[in-house]
Amino acid sequence: MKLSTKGRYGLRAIVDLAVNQQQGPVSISSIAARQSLSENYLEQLMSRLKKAELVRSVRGAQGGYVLQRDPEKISVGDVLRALEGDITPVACIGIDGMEGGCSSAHTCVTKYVWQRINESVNDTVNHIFLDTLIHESREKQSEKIECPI
Amino acid sequence: MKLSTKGRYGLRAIVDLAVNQQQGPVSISSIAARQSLSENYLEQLMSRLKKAELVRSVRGAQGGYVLQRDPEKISVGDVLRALEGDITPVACIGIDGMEGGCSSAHTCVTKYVWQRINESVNDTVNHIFLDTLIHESREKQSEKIECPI
DNA sequence: AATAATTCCAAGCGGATCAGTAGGATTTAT
DNA sequence: ATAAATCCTACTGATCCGCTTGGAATTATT
Repeated sequence: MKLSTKGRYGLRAIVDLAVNQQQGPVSISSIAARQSLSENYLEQLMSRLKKAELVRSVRGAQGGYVLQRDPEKISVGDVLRALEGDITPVACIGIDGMEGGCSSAHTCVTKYVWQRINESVNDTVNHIFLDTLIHESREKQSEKIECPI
Repeated sequence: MKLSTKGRYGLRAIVDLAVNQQQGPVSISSIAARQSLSENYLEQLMSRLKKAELVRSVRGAQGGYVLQRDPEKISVGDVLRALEGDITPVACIGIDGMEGGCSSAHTCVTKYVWQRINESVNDTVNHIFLDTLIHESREKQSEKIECPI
C-alpha cells in the first residue's frame, strides 16, 4: 500500500519546479540538486509528467521544464496518476470492462471495500492543488531564512 | 499504491471464516477450497490474523479457526493492518518519532499530502466492519442459488 | 562554427519484496 | 493408533523497484 519513489520524488519535483519557474525554464539538474535526487532518475519522472501534459519542455542550453497549466489547475491526483500509472488499491478496480480478469467480480464481497478505499483516496488527491503546496513551500522557505540560529 | 495479496486474500478469508463458523471451527483447507487459495499460503495469513488476536485457533482434528471478537467489532482496518503490517502511503507517516529517518520532516511540503491520504484511507477502513461484509456475502450467496440458469 | 548545456531515449542491473512451496513437528478428535 | 488439523521455518522463482549507463538530438552562447 506504499507509494513508490516515483510518486514521492515526482510530487516534490513538480512543486519545486512550480516554485522556481519565474526566471524561465527549470532544469533537471537544478531540481535534482535542490531536492537531493538522482538526475538520471528524475529525468524519467519528468518524462512521465511531460507525457501527461502537466509540464512542457524546452530543449537545448538554458532549457528545462515549465508547468503546462496554472498551478491551481493541476491536482495532486493528476501528478500521482501521471507518475504511478494507477493508484487504485487493487487491479480489479482500475481496469474498465475486464475487471482485471477476475471471474467472480459480481459476487466479490471485498470489492466493495476496495472501491471505498479508492474513492476516498481519489477524493483527497483530486482536491489538493499545486498552488496550495506552493504557498506552503514559500512559507516554510521564509521560516528557514528567518531561523535565528 | 497496491494492496498485496496478503490483504486481498486475507480479508476474503476472514469474511469466509465469519460466514462459516456457526458449525464450529473453520479449517484452512475448507477456506482455501471455497476461496481458491493456496493452503500453505493461507496458513501464513491466518497466522498473522491470530497474532493480531482477531482469530483464535483450535488445534487437532476437527480444529480450525474462529473469530476472537464479534464481527461488528472487527474493522477492515484491523484486518488489513494485521496482514499488511502498515498501510500508510509513505514510510515517514507510519513510524512514530523517528519519522522514517527523514531529515527534513518539518520543512517537507509533500508530507501534508501523504498525511491527508493516510487519514482518508484510515477513515474508510476503520469504519467498515466485518458484519457488513458478512451480510453482503449472504445476500450474494442467495442471489447465486436463485440464479435461473 | 564550435562548444557547452540541456532534453530525449533505450537498455541494463543489483537488490528487495512478493507469492508461493516444501517439509516436518505438534496437537487432538475419533 | 490414526488421521486431521495447526504450527513453524526455510527456501525459491519471479517480478518490480530504484537507479545507472551511454549515447543521440537540440539549442543558447561565444
